[in-house]
Amino acid sequence: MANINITFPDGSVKQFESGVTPLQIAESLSSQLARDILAASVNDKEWDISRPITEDATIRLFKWEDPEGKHAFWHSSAHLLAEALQELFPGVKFGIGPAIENGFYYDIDPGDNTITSADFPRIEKKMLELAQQKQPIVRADISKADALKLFGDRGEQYKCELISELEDGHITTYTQGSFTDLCRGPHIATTAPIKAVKVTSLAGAYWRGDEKRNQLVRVYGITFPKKKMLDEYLVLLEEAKKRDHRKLGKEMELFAFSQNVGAGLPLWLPKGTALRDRLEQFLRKIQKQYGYQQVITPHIGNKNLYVTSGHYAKYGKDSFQPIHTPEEGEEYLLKPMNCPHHCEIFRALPRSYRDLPLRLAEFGTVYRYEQSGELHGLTRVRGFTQDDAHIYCAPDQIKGEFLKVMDIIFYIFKALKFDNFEAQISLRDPNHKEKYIGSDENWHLAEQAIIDACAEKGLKARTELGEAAFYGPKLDFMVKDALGRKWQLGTIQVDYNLPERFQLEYTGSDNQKHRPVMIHRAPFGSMERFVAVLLEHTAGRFPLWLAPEQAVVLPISEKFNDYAYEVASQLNALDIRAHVDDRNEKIGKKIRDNELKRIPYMLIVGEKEAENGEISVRKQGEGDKGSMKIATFAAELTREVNEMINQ
RNA sequence: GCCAAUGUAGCUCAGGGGUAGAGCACUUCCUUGGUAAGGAAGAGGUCGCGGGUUCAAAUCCCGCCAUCGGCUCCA
Repeated sequence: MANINITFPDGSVKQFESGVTPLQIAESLSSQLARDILAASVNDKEWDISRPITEDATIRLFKWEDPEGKHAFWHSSAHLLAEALQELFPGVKFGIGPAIENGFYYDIDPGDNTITSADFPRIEKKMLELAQQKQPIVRADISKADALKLFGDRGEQYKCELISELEDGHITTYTQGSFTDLCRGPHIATTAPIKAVKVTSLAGAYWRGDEKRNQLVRVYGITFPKKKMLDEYLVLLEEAKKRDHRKLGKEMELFAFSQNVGAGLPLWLPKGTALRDRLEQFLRKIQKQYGYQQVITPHIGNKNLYVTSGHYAKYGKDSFQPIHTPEEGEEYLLKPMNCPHHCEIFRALPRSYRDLPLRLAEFGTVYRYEQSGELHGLTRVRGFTQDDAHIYCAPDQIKGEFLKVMDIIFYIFKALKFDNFEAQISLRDPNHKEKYIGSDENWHLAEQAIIDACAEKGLKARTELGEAAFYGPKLDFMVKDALGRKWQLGTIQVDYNLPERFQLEYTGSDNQKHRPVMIHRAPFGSMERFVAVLLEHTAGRFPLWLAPEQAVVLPISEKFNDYAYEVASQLNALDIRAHVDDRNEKIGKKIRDNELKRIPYMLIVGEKEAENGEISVRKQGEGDKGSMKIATFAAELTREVNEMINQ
């Protein structure tokens, strides 16, 4: 048999007999690798590890640690789930069943069956039982006619629909045990590595995401090659639940919702408001340094404003409906965004190139009618405040402005310890330029400005074509929180559309009229979302400079309450947020309660401290730090705060 | 908006066709204590809202609202 050359990622080349599989190649390298390998790529094409290779190829082998490995593992698990469902619920019809970021799902039409979360344990049991049969997962090429016949005979209408859209000669199926699925692959070699199974949830999903079509049941699950990994995953889920900002917000008395006020309309409680104020002050200060000017605009605007901006045509029907006045025919809308108002501020005065860049900032509260099913805590609401600003500048100033906004964003991430973040540059789809507004030249200029700005900052940004808004390219920041979950925070967008629609002009040095470019930017996104992310990231343990209460004074007994109040008032006079826990409880109880309330410093005062004008300092989560003078502690705390926000 | 689940005290939750339960929190009293839960007593609920079935509904049925998990959407 002929030999073929296999090239490995390190560049080394080995000869194998034609028809060798990635699994056999792995076996030739090490038996450990052969056990761990889950998927492969051959000449950059996804490849089953049991699929023969018949020509010279560059190969990569993927293990669980590789995204490609997990993907194949979970994709095969989706098939396993389908096989289990087929056995437990005869008559179910299958839609699609892909791997997702954390696990996989399968969309099924349950037919006459009803599946509820009570069925999860037996589905899991069946999946494990099938996995332990170590069934090989076998790939087969099949003609379109045969595929239609195969799935048609079983009444698999959804599969047939998919097949009918596929090109003949490129159709494959995968079979394990009694289950055969239309599938592109790749898959793991057998079901054997699937050692731990969890069916996680059940949801409705439309066939092909189209609400006019059948609603299927989507069964979500996750699997692991080791039982221990599942346990760790479940612990992580528990941890995430504990950090849920909705729970923490309630516990820490930051915000609340009321049915009487309305769904998705947060009420900021005093402690939450104070927190938000501190965040606003923090941003205001840095923005002032960067030449922003604060403005204030009304919460409503004449409907015509949004007709001009184009938002009414696009979102009017799905928005809060117009407010009618006693005056006939007069209509106002709740402000869904600040930009049109800021454009009117630009227009309020004649503008010269000397005024540019003009940076208008507003903590602007906007209202959007989000669908009821979409509301979620503080991250998706119907009324929220953007840390908004619009920069009006000349096209050749875009890059400089991007660099400045990036500075602000990095400063914020650093002060709040978001060390782990990613950036995405969204450009237009070069093949469908007609979908975008603005000249070729301007787009090119703006896109290049963003790319250059990122390069200059040494920011490794992912570039996505076709992800730009119709009005301009953008740069988004994603932070990863303490549990590794991604959140989108911070966005910078170029806009050619609104300056056009509002006929914005400035006089250039050539004494001609020119159209400015507009940049939208919001480092936090919105105050609501940012507080939510901050809560989940810190599990409620805010950085000292933000904490609603920085210190609590704990008198050992009621005899020292007076001294405790004296300590608190001295600290308050130095702008330190401190109060007294004067409850008639033992010190151990007070410490426990205040630890659980995540107050950064506990100041214990009794006879010794009262005599010496001292306090006994205990740091949350760290324990006793010894006693010191009140002034010493205050200076230390103030220094700690300044270090964080002044860096 | 759609599908599924849930809604009982401030919080976490049990119960369930015959006058409502626990723990924590809260109030009062005893205790006055030195680094993660001292003791006792008390108060607190139209069981999400509206309708229906029933001698009787928190419990069963229907509708609505909200929350939660998804889907769709996200200026």
